[in-house]
Amino acid sequence: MTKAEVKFDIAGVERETGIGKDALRVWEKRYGFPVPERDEREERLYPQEQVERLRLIKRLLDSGLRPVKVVGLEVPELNVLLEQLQDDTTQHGAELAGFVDLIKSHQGAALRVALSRTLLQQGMEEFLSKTIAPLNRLVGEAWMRGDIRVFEEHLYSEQVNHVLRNAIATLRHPGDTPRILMTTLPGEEHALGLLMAEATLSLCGADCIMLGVQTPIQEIVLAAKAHQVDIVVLSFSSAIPVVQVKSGIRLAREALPKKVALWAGGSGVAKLRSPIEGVQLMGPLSDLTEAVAAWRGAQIQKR
Amino acid sequence: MTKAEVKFDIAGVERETGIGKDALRVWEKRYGFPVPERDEREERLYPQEQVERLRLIKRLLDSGLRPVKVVGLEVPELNVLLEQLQDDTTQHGAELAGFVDLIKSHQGAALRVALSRTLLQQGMEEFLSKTIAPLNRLVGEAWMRGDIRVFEEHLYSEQVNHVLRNAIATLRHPGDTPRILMTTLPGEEHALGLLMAEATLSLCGADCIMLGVQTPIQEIVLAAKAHQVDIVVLSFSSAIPVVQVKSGIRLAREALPKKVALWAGGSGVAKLRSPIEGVQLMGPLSDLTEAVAAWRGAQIQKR
DNA sequence: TCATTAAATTGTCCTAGACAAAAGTGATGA
DNA sequence: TCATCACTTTTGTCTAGGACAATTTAATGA
Repeated sequence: MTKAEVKFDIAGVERETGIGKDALRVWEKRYGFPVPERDEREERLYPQEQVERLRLIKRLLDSGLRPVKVVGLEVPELNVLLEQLQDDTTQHGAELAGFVDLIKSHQGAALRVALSRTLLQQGMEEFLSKTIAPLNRLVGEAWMRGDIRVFEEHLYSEQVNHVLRNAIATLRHPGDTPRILMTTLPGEEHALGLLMAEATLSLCGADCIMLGVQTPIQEIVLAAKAHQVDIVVLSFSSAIPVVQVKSGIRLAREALPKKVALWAGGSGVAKLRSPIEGVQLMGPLSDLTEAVAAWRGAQIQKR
Repeated sequence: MTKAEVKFDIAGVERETGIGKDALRVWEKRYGFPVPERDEREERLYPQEQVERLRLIKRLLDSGLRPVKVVGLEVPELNVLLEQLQDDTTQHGAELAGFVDLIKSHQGAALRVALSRTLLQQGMEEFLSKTIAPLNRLVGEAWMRGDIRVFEEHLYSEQVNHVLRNAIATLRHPGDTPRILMTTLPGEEHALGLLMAEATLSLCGADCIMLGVQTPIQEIVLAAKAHQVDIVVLSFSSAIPVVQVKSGIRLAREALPKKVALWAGGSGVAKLRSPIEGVQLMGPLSDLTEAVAAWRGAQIQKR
């Protein structure tokens, strides 16, 4: 019984690893890896182990290393580099470590219960800034190192998702001001940052209209008009390339009417060097609270 | 004040419309549309109205028309074709029409309340089959026609998501059998079908482990092992190309150990002609209930 | 009318080359 | 020693034009 090797075509590798087809082809020429097999049509066929190796490479690239130093390294060498990322994250609050343990032992239900309890203990604001935000970073870094697997990270976001949605449901303010439209641009599929922002804004008494992820720009414009929102909030995770963040924000700003404010937040905007005309860039979640206060102040002035 | 036109590069158009870069370039040559401007580097720059026109074209293609008949048509002609899709969907239960009205008038909160009430009236099983499933189809078709905008569809799925998650939380069966891992493959980002499946399976007393969307195949294998699941359930929406569904299911089946069952469901698998060795293809949600019963029967046999 | 075969359609893959943005390097001066 | 500026390298993504299998449509014959 010959076990048929699992092989991916170039499109499959792009989906599985997040590395573009063009990059895969040009790496092959420049660094000599990956070197896929070819089918009878001379098309690339990547065996499983090369895909796995590409995933390790992707992690190192995402954590700041340059392709010339990592593409082409063998798996053991890659693992050495990955372990070097271990250092700074080890010490942290004991509570956070507890959550991480739950994630690694795959106790989804227990994790959810623990998160809910912490939320009630700390209150939403502290919960987001002292627990969820650092935990996200912790999980993200552990994932980079390969310490937490993708499926474990998926399980984690499911639970956070659940706890946050539940809480948000109890503090909605329909009809209140400001009216805020919340979504991400096409290409950005991480919903967690958006959810955290919604929780913060709902806490301030804002009326949040959540559109979910990946709304085309033109649709954002239409939705902003239909719901007569005062503000559009876009969330960017650090997974998305900086150039995409910049051009995306610019396009959105140009497409939206001037009277609608545009706020951009998330770890993806932290990487932006220069400010963008007519767009408010948010750092930590507390910026949102301040921005709402400022917006309300400006409204009173206008009258 | 010259209003700077919003222009997209080819990657931006791919993200916004879902049409691949290769297709965009080859359409330009074959059908004479789109004909983007060029920047100083001779790179394509698509003005807003061409992107909008491409979105209309994409809708028609998704509903079965062929490129030679629609790419290259002007907006008015496209709209004529879109209106021809109107016919069959108009008559439907009055309750469903009520939901659609709520969507179109952007009353998210009211929609959620109405859905929750219907869920309590009908019970989960009937709610899913008689309300949510047809409503999904109705919304999908209306979206195809341009009758419901993308942002309205996003708002709708947010509300359904919310109602279903809420309900599922109350009927979890941790520790029960069978243990089922639920996710979608990379490329499939629609979570609604997955959520409906989770609701159905939880109702049967199965222990569902929800991984969210887009889990790489290797990660699915690891998660299946870590959680010692009996079954892996993959969901495919109709938005995903058939070839991707087929190769995805095949790869997953080959990568998973034989003792783990693989079930594939959703409107995406309905388009598959031939069965796939070792994989159970699901039609309506009720198939899941039956499959669980069959699985339990087989377990008893084994002892 | 239905099945079978030939022709047209269509998305995705291929190679090979080019270039701007970003990152690294080194020299200069405070 | 450290910051600043100019120069070089790196790197992802774009370009063009060609090819082909898979699917659909059209044409043929029973």
